[in-house]
Amino acid sequence: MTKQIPRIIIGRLPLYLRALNRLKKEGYNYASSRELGKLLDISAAQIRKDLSHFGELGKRGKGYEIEFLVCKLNQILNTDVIWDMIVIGAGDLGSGLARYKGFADRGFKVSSIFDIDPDKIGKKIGNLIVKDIREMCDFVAENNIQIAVLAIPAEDAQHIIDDLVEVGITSILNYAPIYIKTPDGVQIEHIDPSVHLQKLSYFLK
Amino acid sequence: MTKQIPRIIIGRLPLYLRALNRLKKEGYNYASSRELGKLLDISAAQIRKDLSHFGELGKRGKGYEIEFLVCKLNQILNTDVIWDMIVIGAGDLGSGLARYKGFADRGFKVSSIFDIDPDKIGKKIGNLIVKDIREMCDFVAENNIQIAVLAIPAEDAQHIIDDLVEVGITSILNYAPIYIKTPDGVQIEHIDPSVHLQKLSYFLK
DNA sequence: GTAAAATTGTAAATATTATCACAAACCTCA
DNA sequence: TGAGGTTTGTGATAATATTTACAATTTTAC
Repeated sequence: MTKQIPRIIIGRLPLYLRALNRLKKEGYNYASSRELGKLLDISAAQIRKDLSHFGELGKRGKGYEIEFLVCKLNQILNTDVIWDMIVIGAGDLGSGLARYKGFADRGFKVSSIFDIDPDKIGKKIGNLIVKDIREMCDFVAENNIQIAVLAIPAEDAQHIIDDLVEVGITSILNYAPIYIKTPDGVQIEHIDPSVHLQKLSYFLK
Repeated sequence: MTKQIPRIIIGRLPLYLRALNRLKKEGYNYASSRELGKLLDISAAQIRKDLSHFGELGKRGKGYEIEFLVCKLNQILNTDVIWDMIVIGAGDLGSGLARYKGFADRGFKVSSIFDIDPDKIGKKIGNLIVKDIREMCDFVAENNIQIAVLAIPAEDAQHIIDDLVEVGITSILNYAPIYIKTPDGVQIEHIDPSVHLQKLSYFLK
């Protein structure tokens, strides 16, 4: 690659992809940056500039061919294949994620779920059986899993991640309400609903 | 307020607050911007600059008094009170949110949950009973609810939001994988795990 | 009490991100 | 075929955000 693409741009690509897939399902074949922008509250210029980092993907006078751009964005985001993930933690959140239908057409699949609680181990969740967390590292290594989703209490998160990184995990979606240190090259995204809510409550009253 | 605080700064305050509460629980009384920064992978200067927007909150030579700063941040974020929220959608995600223990000490409380599915209405989730979505608007109006959490399919999200805004909702945490238009003054935050995962998968392979 | 060490708050400099504006290319339709 | 309307791709410009650097202040150690 000639130049590193800023992370903030990468962060918008999934939004473009999501909107394009919606338009495709509604029967559209082309989308202009203006239409797309209106749908996402993002300026048309921004969308064009973002996409221009990956080549000349549009057609002047016409817009972007949806089918083609969806393909291209999937290639860029590496979601033209299905990635196996593991979920750690079989509480409400972990179970919900394991059963979630929305991953399949976005490039992901929960291939196993682990917990430390003997009461949960062996239970069936969707079409998965909760495995003992002691099997986690072997499973990751043997199946070349690269993505882990963390749905466990904050206090356990750091040492679980340390173990996971050791055996090959390079991408983490962290639901534990805590910042986690990872070595260079390991990517992590955080989801904490309370953090989002506090961003909202700032504007209240 | 003399000047509008940028949203990006507001977005970091909950992270500071979360880290400070952790340090407090661990028995610390003071935290310097350097320590805090190390804990969050944010530069010390950035933390100082962010906080300086709200007055001189630190002590030179010593750092920030945790107790005081926690108080102050809660005031700023309006989480020195508990906000009642409603959850829309009693599927896996909605149920999980209704049972989630982590809201209480962050300033929020799920006060009711609604669904459209007759099989779910009347069911008990935690200490809540799932209500008919037709009661939603009246409930919001009568109880002056300002925050709604959306855990329903993408295709229903926009019209539910339109209804909610009509009766007084001003803050929305949206789990539906779709961008939703809201009038000025209504704040919205989006959580879509697939979007986060795609940000991660960009770096894979 | 004093000197050295630590830490804040902030002005200035730098870096990053977003918008503007328009030529070039393409489409539409008579 | 050609004129008028669209839309992209992209330099130039503007706006935002982050880092640097350091004076001012306080703490700590002796």
